[in-house]
Amino acid sequence: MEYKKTDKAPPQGAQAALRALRLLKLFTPEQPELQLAEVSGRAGLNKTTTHRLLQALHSESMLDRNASNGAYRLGPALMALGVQALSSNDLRLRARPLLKRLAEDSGETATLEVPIDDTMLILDEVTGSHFVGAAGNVGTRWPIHATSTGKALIAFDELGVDRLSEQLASLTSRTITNRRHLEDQIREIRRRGFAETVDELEDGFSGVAAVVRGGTGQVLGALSICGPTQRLSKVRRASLGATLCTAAERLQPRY
Amino acid sequence: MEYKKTDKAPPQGAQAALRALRLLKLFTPEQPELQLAEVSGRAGLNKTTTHRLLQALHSESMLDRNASNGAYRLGPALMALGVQALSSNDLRLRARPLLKRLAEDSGETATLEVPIDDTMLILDEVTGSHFVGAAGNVGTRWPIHATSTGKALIAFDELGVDRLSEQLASLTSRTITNRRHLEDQIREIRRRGFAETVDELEDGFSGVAAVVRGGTGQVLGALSICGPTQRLSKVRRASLGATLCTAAERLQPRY
DNA sequence: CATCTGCTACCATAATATGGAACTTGAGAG
DNA sequence: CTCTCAAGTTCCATATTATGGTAGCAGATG
Repeated sequence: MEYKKTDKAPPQGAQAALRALRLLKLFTPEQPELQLAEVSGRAGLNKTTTHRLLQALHSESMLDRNASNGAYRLGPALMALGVQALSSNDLRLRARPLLKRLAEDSGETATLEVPIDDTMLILDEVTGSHFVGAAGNVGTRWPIHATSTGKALIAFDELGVDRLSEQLASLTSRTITNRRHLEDQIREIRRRGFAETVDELEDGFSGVAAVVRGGTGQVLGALSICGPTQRLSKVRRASLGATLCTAAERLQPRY
Repeated sequence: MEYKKTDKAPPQGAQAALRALRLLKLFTPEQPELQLAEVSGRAGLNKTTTHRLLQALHSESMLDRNASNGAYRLGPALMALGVQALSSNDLRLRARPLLKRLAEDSGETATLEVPIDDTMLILDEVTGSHFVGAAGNVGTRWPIHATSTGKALIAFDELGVDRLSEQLASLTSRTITNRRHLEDQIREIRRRGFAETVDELEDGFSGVAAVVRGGTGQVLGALSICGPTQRLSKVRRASLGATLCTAAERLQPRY
């Protein structure tokens, strides 16, 4: 059984545990309920093995079952852990006042995002004063290559483009799906310090982002400001980019 | 497809997976960060084994590490899964309008709770019109024996008092810590259909609850109305109890 | 500088997970 | 009403995989 490309660490001797955890990730917002056969198919595991792992997950309340058809879905234990994870995340706590400030000054929505697998997860969000704009997306995830935060991340962190999935999914006509093209952009991002997306994630939606670093300089995630493309001209994006870089630096602990 | 008495089936052949999942539950709001040694101690596992499992959890982003001291804490993957679990829970969706109604009519806070291990998890909450009252507790958990919802649950579900932990923790001077005493109350609850707590969870805080059942009659969780003891006299509790029973029944799917 | 504590790597052992085959149940068709 | 099929569950011999002792490291502490 070969492990996928090294996402983080290549752990050995925990196959069963890893498999169980990966099963959880098969439950997406698009496919919130899965039957045994579907799970086993997607995971590429034997039906028996899958069944055993699902049972374990179920017995710990990580999964729930639909009483009528026996399908599995994410369970209450995850809700509890998720909420707790959010509230015990100190980056999030420290970033909160900054996000507020950014949203207030710009009038747009400000977010804090961190990488997870090949996506960016919205850790926190403060909506701007405009009515039109992103809202209520904490916990959702977007492909790295189609977000400003994601591009900032791969431009500056150690893993770089290795974080990307094999195929770069196309979400709009302007999404970058060509690796070469993306790498050009990354060089540009490194040069000026911030990243931007224009209509690449969603039509009419743009964003600017800068990476957030930890005490030892390691990249933890990214801050962004985003809103309707109409309001985010090239000039304005540049100005917001600079603001974000300053804000992100202020977030880095100094020893 | 009937899974009877052993709600928490004892799955075999998934030891490693189970252990990994249990490790996650060691991270409580009181102890959001744990070092390897602490985890291994609390879990009663060998240090090496624990280390391997933690690595696996970390590699899947279920755990994060504090860069300065290497301590583990709940990670971003759980935030994503948690939010998703909340949004894909149909009981929660269906209960929402009812909770609103209950909160509006009573002026107090209404909650939907489900059991997990030996606690009740607040799945959803609508705060009442009064300023004083519970708020912002979705995702938190309380001991079964000290909550109205918990007592309703063990009075009506199959597992019953088996859900309780060995020792009944004392949270206030009025918390029930004597099993005999608790069983008397349970009989009373069965008789009248709803449960109540008065100053048992927190001084000056009371609640009333009724169980919610699924399509086949199995107990899924409980609805409650709670607020300051001052406002919840015995008479009022009885009236709210009846209201809750009706509301809970309306939530049960009919085939 | 010496010592300690807590984390990680190594590796032989046996306990544990694995998956094939068989059984059960429920649904749908004939 | 019976037959067939699909999906879930149980059983069990096998060897793969997890286990935990010991040892090595690195960063904190005195």
